[in-house]
Amino acid sequence: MGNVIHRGTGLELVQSGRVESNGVRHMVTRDGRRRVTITDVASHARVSTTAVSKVLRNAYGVSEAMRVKVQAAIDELGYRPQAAARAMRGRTFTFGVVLPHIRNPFFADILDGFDEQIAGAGYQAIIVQGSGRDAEAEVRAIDALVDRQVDGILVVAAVIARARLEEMARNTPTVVLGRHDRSAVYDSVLDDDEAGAELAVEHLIALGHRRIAHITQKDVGAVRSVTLLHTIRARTYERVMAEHGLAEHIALAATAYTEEGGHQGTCELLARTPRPTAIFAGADQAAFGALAAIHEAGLAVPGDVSVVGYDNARAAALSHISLTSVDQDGIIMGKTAGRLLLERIEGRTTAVRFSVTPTLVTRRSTAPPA
Amino acid sequence: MGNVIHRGTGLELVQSGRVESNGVRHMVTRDGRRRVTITDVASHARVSTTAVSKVLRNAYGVSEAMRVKVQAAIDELGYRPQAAARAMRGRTFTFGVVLPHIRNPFFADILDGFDEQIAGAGYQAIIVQGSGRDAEAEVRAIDALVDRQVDGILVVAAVIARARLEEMARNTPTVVLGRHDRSAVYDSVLDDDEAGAELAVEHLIALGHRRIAHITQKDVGAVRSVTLLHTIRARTYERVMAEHGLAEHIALAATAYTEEGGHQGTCELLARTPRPTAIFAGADQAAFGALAAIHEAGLAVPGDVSVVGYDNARAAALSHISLTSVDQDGIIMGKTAGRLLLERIEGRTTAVRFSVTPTLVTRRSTAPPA
DNA sequence: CTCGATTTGAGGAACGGTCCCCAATCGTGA
DNA sequence: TCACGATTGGGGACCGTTCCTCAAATCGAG
Repeated sequence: MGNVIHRGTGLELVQSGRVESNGVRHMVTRDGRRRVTITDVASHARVSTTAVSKVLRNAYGVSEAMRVKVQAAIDELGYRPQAAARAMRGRTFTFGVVLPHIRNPFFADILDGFDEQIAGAGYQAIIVQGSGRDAEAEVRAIDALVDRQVDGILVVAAVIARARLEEMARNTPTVVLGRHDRSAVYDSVLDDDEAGAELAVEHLIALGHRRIAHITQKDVGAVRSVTLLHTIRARTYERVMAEHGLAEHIALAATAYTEEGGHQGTCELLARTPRPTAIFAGADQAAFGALAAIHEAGLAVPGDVSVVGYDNARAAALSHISLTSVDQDGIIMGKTAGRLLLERIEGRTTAVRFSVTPTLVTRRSTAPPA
Repeated sequence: MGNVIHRGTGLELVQSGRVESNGVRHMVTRDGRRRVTITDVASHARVSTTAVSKVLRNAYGVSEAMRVKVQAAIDELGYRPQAAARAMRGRTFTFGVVLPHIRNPFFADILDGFDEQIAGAGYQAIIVQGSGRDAEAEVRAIDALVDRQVDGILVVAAVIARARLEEMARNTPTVVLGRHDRSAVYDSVLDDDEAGAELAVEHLIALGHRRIAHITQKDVGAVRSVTLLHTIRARTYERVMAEHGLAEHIALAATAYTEEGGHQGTCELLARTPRPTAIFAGADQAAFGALAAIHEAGLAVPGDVSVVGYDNARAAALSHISLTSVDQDGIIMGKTAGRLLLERIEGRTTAVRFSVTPTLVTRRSTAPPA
């Protein structure tokens, strides 16, 4: 009778995070416990993995008794399905959101609506930053989501070429938010920027302003910018001015929809002679920068210069700022985007276009010119 | 001789997004093209999948000639590895970031630093929202990341119990940002909130203020809140006040680090008699709300009430706001968090604690009391 | 009580990577 | 010339799911 010498514990932690034992390798948590898998649940409940899988997806062909038994095993073991393994075969129950950056509070509204809508259907949103308004970074962000097999993608304020969006949309359900091009393959959610810009400019004209300037965003990338929202707002500004015989007073500063951009653009505009009596900023962030620049120039709002923003961010309502702004309902836009993705997954193949109508919220940053 | 009837095209799109043909199923893009896999690259380059995999991970044991040949095939076919398949065996090259919400611009700084640091190492950050300061939502967000097998997790301003964080950290490299508890299993990145709060309160006292109030955040969840940053700031405020013999003037409003919270808290504080001559808000967002409330009450800043914030958000620097604020370097904090995660992956097992020292930026929202 | 239709559960083959082995080749020194 | 170590490339098992296929069990009608 030979002696059997036990070497090691039979359960050794190796560097790669796997346990080696009798030549069998398993994914383990780093503190040595194996992660609970569907097989564990199956054997614990004395059923097949198929049955467990069916219960998980509440698929057809499982009796109530089976459902209860399996659910008990799941709860007892604290089992959670691994998204990666699911992705290999089917859905990930994940939607991806591409934001240019997370600094704009308006995106937070969109996201809140989106989250609320999809959570009910068991989906999780993951966000990736497109790092500013750089087209290349946006492509990288989208690729990252495609690589992770998300079931749908929401792209906010995309700057990349439409062809690229369509290519993606042919493979993954896609909603594009805040772009005005019409596509047959992806869904669109947008604000009627033309109506919004009209509200802003008409409001200023009605107050008696004639020298009304506009702060817009500089174009980047090769996309036909006429489909981008900032271009629509700028074009509409020019059109409304012209319609009122104010074409000669059109004054544009192309910077960025940020505090810095608004500040810089306003400095440029105020340096002109005669200087404008009103500024329509394409976004609240830019309007805040404008307020600062006007203040720095020793001028008063609305006494010397009236200011209108766009987005109606929460800060616009604060009484020491009190910015007149165009309100678009970000929550609804986000909710709708979520609903459209869910519909696509349910099988819809025709493209849908959803537009919200903006309203003007007048506050103390606008008044008749002196 | 029987007739053979061909049914269908031999390449039929079925509902689940797979192609059925001779009993073989493949993942296909929805427009009918099969997604390029490592096998395609291998056969195109006339090598094994092993070789391709090695090139992808630039692993040991591949000649320069092989590398060039495989890389050419990869480029030619436009191959991209599927994260899900990698996750089944190895790394996902993905880090997860849990944010309470994306509305706070300070988080954007953290994220920018983090992204910059990890992008160089080939990692991608995905963000999930913890939906406000609700502990349950935070748990869901973390679970979502664990289910997706991220290689590391950055949790910002977590409110859940430390035990839960440690459980997660034992399985996935974890960095906790903005919490003051010491852990042996996860790394910490934080601002010296005690020093920061001291700077703020000492500044107001040095100006001659005695009735200094503080706006803090209401506690949620079961976590021992003494480790949370808002508690540290509040406790430090009380300590510094007491040290200067001003204990009787301690006045706290516990609302939230948001515009609404700051507004509401300030209304409460201003209603007291005698009313405070200075307010130290635990965050800039709250300070902005405070400025609005003071304005609404018909009072002037800093004439009647001085205000200090925390975070030094960009908006604080705008000259019409000009908020004195405590600056903490979010970019550095984010960068460091990224570095720490990468180090963990490289094998570090000892816990690290990294603290940035805040500075005070004085602006026109603070002045000696009238 | 028989027979066919309908449920229910199980077996097992993928999915697309990674990585443990091992085989083949090559270079070098004795 | 031969032995041997180092280098390079390939075979194939495996990760945790999903879902196709099929057998067994159950049921209802006649």
